[in-house]
Amino acid sequence: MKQGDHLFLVDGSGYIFRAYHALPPLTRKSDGLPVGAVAGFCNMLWKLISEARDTSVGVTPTHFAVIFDYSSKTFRNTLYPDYKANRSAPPEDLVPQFSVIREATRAFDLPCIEMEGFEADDLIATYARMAREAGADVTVISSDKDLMQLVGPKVSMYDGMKDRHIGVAEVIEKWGVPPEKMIDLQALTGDSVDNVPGIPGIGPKTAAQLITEFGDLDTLLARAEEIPQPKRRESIIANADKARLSRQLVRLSDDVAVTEDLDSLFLNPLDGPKLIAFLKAMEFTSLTRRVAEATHTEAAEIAAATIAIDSPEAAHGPDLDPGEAGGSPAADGNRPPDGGGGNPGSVAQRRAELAVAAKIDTTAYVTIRDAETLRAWCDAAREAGLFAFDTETTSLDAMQADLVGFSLALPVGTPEAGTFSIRAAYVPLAHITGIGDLLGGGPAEGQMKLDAALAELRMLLEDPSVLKVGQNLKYDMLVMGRHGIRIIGFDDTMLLSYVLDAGRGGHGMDALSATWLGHQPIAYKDVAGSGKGLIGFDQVEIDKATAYAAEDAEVTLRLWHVLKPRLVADGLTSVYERLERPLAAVLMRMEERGISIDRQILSRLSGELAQGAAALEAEIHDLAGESFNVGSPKQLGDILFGRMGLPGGSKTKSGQWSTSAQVLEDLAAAGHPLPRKIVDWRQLTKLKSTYTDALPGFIHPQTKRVHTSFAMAATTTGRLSSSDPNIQNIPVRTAEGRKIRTAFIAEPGNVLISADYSQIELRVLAHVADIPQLSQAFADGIDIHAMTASEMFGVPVLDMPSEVRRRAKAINFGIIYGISAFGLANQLGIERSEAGEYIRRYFERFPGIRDYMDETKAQARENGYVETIFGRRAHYPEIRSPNPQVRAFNERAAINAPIQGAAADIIRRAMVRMEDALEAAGVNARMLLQVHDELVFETAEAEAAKAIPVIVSVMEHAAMPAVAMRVPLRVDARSARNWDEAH
DNA sequence: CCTATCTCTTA
DNA sequence: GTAAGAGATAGGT
Repeated sequence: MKQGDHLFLVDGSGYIFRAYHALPPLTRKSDGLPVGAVAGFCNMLWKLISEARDTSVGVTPTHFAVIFDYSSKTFRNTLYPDYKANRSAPPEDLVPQFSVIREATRAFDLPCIEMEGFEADDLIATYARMAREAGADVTVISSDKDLMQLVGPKVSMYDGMKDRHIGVAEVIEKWGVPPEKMIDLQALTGDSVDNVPGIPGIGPKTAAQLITEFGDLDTLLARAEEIPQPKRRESIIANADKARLSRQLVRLSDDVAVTEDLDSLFLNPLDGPKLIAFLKAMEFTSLTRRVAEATHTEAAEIAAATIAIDSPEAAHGPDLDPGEAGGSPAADGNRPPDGGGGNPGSVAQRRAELAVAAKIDTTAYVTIRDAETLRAWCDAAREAGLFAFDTETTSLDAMQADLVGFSLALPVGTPEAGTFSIRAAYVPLAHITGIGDLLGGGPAEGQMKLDAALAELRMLLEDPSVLKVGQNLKYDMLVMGRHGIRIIGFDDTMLLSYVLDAGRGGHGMDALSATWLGHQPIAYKDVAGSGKGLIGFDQVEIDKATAYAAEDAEVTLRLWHVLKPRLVADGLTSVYERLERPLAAVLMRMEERGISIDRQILSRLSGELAQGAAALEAEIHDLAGESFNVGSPKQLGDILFGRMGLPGGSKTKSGQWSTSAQVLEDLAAAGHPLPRKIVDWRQLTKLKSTYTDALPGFIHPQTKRVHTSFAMAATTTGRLSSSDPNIQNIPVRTAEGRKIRTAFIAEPGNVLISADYSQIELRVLAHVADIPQLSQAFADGIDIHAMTASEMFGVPVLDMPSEVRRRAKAINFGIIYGISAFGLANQLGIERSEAGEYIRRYFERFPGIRDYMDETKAQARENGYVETIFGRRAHYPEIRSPNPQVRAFNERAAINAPIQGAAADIIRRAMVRMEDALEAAGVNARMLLQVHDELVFETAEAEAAKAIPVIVSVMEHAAMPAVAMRVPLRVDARSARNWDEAH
């Protein structure tokens, strides 16, 4: 920086508060995120950068920085503990805007400066001095009197909201003293806002008069006796110390050891597209237009950015004390419906309150039976910008479900006007009547034509500017997808709840409604029956269906109003927007594709298994001396431990003899022939019943493929689960079991590709606990279990006995699982004392792991939750249980969750990026399955070689750029005709 | 008919 | 020692 340059220093924190109070409240239309201060801030920055010369500043900046307060605690608190003590917490709808404003600053490509222990004013003073000394001019964008002490020949201030230049003359005019006397003046007057004491009875006018008369504070205090007014004189003499302290408090530090040098504040030309992407995300339409014009950018071609409102990379929570950040930390499970970090006072919060307060009236719903009415509802939904949507079908299985009708719920009015409410309607499409009577039934009266209704609905569902709110929308996306309609632009209340409250209870609509709305919706079984009396939804009377379906939509919309503001308040927006919401559409397509299964292979296997099991059963009955149900653990226990008198190992918690594989193996090892046969019989019958016999039943009648269902909100850690059928527990460990996998095949001319992460959880552990030996071993590609064994037992890696490596491997897994001597002893079949010794030695070699475990436990205990490196939270409300067993269990789970969860986050990120990456590479490979650390694809045989490097690259780089791992991720991938050979 | 228990499969 | 889902049996409703 040199003479002639001009540095603009924006007092960001000061501006935020001023903009918040001066401007009318404004919220992002699509989700109610409060953005009033953000809007004011962006407008100010834009004005400064683009037209400063035309304002009373009169110059164009060459250098620019925005300065923020870091936290409310600074060095001034050590001088005077009560400094700023009477300052109340920022308004709750301003809180989430702090991080957005930092995002805004970055979108403008401006340096965003803050420093722990210092106020923005100190940093401004420091940079102003540095620039002054370099010969440059400085304009401080603020109207705060605390900064006026900086004003001088080279430094002035500018009040952007009033377009007013503040120089030496203006300071004298306003305060009656020149800028360099402002410190003394403030020392006398004090500041009630910042709780600076000053001298009681002395205001700005008197202070200016005194300073002018005596010259400075020290002279005044020394000659206080000369003051003629008795009251004033006594007060100054009595409070001289307070004045001196106050002077220290108001004097700005201009010698902070700042990290950014002046040259790094150089003002670069605007990055139009980057800024526009941000402004679009904020939905600031007129500023978007102005920026587009000025930067000659085609705004329509730029997608709205994903705003990381509190991304893990910047998650220290500036400006906030932890206790103020988002309501109570809520360590324990039971929260009142209005707890957990809402924003009282904001528009969003008003809506949330109203969403809870008004009673739900299921008789007020409308049944839409004609095109005109539906059109009117759809127009109203477009006008509102959001609505809740729910489909009603004939089956829980989305791939088999036929659409019967759909419901809508819309917000009406505004909370400001006190008229906010929700109206909801149901559109019956395929209800039938008269089933069971002799005429055979037919379509019910008063329903719209399916095509006409879907044409109208399509306009809404495919319009990205209208937010669709649903509960488990993946289901509705599958159903609508089968009618050729894509749902674009949505929020899912189930996923919102999952991101906010994983571990605190279920995320189904009934549970959410009970927790947040205190309302119990009509139960499905009350409209469609259950068990033998279960009827399809198409047979439900339309009036009943309307009450049920419209209520679901209304409840969903109310839940959204409660949950969405919490997302912002808790800083979980980026987890939701990057890890959850986009994955729903990806999983939908995977489920839709399904995987091909060879019936013949399974049928042949089933026959072989039946034969083998029958032969074993005969031998078992023979050895037992009587016929009994081998599959009954109770009968088996009676025979083994009662009649045959074998030594019983352990009991189950209900007091039965355990007949677990472990117990039976022990008996077999002791020389008894029967238990081994039982173990073998169990393996065969397990494979037969769970896999070879059950899987063909899942083959879809039309697609001839098997379509699993992935649950996104089932686990506490962030993993997916799979059901109907569960494809995440298809056997692989034994040769017999692996035969099941040969039945999972590619279509003719195609192959399956299996790509799996190598040791992902240990790599995550090496990263989060920062263990140098582990990281080095992974970087060098060394056998990690052998390395562990070598470190622990001093055995060379070369020619290591397999037993030694096995033990180290068990310990490595144990560590991930929150190790206990009891568990490790069980796993290895050794004494608990020996296992304890192993653990002790392990921690001695890898002390960082013990630190990680202790820190994680402490964090869980303190907050009630733990976090992955990507910001996902897992709650453990029972971590403080007085029951030591419960507590220990929760501690182990809490230790495991950041590891398992980060691995789950990584593969989620890979999945979200995968389809675009494959398409960009020009490869037609379809992602079919996810098995925690493995992805399975199907592609034309000729394309496999091209697909594999793309898949591997996406997976290996999935953590970037959010997290730069200290450890490389490795992926193995292979293609083959069936899953067994590909894996 | 529904739910709990036990066992077994996976990462 | 972590995280899941499913099948068979047994017992209560």
